[in-house]
Amino acid sequence: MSAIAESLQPVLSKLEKRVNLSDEDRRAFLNLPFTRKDLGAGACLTREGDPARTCSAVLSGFAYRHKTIANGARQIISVQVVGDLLDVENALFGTATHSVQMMTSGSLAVIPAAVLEKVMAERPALQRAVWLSTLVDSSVFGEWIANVGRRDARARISHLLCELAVRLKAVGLLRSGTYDLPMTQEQIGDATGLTAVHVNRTIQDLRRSGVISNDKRSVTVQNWRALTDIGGFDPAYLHEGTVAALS
Amino acid sequence: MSAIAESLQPVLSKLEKRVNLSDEDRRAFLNLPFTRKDLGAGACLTREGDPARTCSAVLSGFAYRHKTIANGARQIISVQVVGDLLDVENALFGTATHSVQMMTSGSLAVIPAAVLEKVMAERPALQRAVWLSTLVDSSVFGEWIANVGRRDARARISHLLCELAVRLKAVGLLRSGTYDLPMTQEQIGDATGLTAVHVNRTIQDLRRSGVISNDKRSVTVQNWRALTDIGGFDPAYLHEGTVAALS
DNA sequence: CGAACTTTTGACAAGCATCAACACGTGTGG
DNA sequence: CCACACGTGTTGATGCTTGTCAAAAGTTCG
Repeated sequence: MSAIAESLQPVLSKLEKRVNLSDEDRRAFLNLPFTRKDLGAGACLTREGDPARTCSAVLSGFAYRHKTIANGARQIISVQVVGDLLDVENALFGTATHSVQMMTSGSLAVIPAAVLEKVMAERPALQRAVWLSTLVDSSVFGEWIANVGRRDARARISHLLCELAVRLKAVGLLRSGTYDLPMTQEQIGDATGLTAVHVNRTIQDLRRSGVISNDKRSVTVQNWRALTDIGGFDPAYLHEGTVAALS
Repeated sequence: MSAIAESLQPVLSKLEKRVNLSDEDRRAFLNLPFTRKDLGAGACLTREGDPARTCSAVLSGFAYRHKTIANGARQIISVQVVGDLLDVENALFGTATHSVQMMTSGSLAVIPAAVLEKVMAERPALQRAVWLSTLVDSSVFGEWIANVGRRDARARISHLLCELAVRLKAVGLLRSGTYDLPMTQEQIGDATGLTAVHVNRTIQDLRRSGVISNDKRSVTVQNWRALTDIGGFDPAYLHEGTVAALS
């Protein structure tokens, strides 16, 4: 059911940054049968606790993963951008331990877990590539634990903004320090372990300090050095290879 | 350089809970050449930022991974027990994004990354098994983000105690609700994003409520139901298959 | 037996949450 | 096309959870 216009190429490109693949591996990956799903903002792809037998890749738009806490609070555990694989954990174990939801409207490539597993079993190099991509995910999780656990509000938000800047730059979605940030302040709070009100005040503070500016749905980094200093941001954990300074 | 008395069997057993392996896969894993390293409590195995070309497995004792924040604070991102693979991310990427340190004295099996990678490339099923184990790790990270981000002190600590109870039970280190907990209150604080002082007060509170009791280096769960309620603990994220009630 | 670490306690401060209200923009249905 | 509901951003007042600082008591180990 591969779409005509769209392909898994952006996902493959990302994988190939870290692993050398043969032409056959490439072909095998690009030939993975997938269903394209166009979703509106807020659409829920997977719900925590439900069975999950598919894995997806983001073709356009933003998605995020989150968990619901007993008291009703919500924690966003990752933000996924174009080219990111999504939900590999859920798919391989068969049960979702977190929900997956669209942050903006966009489209996903949905791949049945069985198909993915078959190809992975046949092509060790491909399996390694996807494995590494999940390890990067894991590394980002580790950084988020530290972010939420040991940084104050200014630092948490700055760190999140830095991470998104670098990741979006890697997929060409950053232009002269500006990028789309389709997160509401409530979502930023859910990602950083803060309340929307406090996020609001902290962002105002960052604006007043001249570190960033932002309108409705985008952010401009006015002073990258200051932002990374405040956030204690070191991009090593993203394992993107050589990450140059923000241009 | 395989030790005579000890082997990677506990690690393999853990892997085999989730994946079917052939005899050849088993043999290949058990024949992985490793160096046994006996370390004292507090010994540092890997330091954040250093090159890392080995991966380890815990043969005895407790280890932990942690990150250092710009302001000097520390965040523990995982606690590793017998049979856990350690540092796979560091090894595969070649640079450590977190430190690894012994929590108690104990011994590790240290495997060169190159060897591991070779065997993984040759044996897709084994690669898949190790991959899944890193995905479980990742799932635990996700839960920790939520723990630190959205739960209060009582819940955070209770959740940590629940997780350790379940994981230690899985490797036979829990006896009638009691298990070794070789963490200082400062380390518990570093794992939960709290200060040692507040950890102290919160644990006293849990003791007074009759939920747990603890002496120097061990914890006894007096009321499992209450502890899981307070912590909002659901073991699904550990992907241990059927996890029965605490016995 | 003393040094170093860990647990415990108290007083106080601060960061962030909570609650409540209002402003603003957007889309929708009457 | 306007009215209105709704989501989001903003502001203020207030309070609680947790952090900070400091010191004493208990513990471990050479």
